[in-house]
Amino acid sequence: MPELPEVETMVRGIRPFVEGRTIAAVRVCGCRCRPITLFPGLKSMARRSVGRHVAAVRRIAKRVVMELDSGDAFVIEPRMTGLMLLHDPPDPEHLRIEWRFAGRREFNSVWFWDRRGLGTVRLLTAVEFAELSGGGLLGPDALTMTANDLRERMAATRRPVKVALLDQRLVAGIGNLYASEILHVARIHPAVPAARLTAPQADRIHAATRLVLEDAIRHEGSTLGDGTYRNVLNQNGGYQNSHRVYDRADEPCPTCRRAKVIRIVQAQRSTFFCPVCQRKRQH
DNA sequence: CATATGTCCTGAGAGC
DNA sequence: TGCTCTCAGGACATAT
Repeated sequence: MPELPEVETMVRGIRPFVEGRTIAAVRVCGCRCRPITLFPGLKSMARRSVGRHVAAVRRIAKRVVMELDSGDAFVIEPRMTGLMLLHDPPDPEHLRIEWRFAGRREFNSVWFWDRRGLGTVRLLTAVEFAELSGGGLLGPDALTMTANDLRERMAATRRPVKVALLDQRLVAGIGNLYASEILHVARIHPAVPAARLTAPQADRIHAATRLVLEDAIRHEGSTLGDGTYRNVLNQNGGYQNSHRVYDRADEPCPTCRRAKVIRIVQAQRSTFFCPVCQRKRQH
């Protein structure tokens, strides 16, 4: 499930082969699948982008953005199972969109591949794009937010801190996997109401967020048991081997080695934590 | 307004 | 063996 580290890995992976290139074609590919959500339709997408240069490739929260010299921007949301690929898809039938570039280099296309098809590809105008990135729909980026950002955001909701960390309007980029990892490093119980966090506790979450996300980026993200996430060369990420608690119910806590990691459900999502290291009341 | 739940989708695994 | 059922969760829509 692509969260900030996986999407950052996609961006860094395609950037050297996409930035500065001229778009020669955009087409729908794959076969038996229901078409994924495209906005606007493929025709106007192609009309507005073919012949344009890709001015920049960057990440906004959990989205990949390819900005064109016209000011329009492709915004790709991988959601659960989407990937950006330079070649060699996990399977050919779930390829969804291909961007082909003019000229001949090592890679001349980039693909969006998506097994479940929940992802979206949109071509936004400069105005629409500005609304997305600065319209209050997304909180500060989890990788660059300040400690004060996080304290203020957490103070604004009574929801459990784990659930609050998943709200992209509060903090952008954290998903279900990294929320558990971050809270374990920060030694915070996931059910604590966010507004009840003390300032030092919120600061621990801030520091843990940076630590965990940067480490996960270094390892090129997490490839879970279902093998869905792959980097742009269709290789596994490596951070799953460093997971402390996620999907490790009944295994010993890597910190205290005494308690077993337990799994609870919050807002219909799995949360993993150590009941000893992440006690609600600390002494 | 804040919070909670339902929906989309496919493949893996369980159970009979 | 082969069927049906449940589960996984990011973001958005709808309900309370």
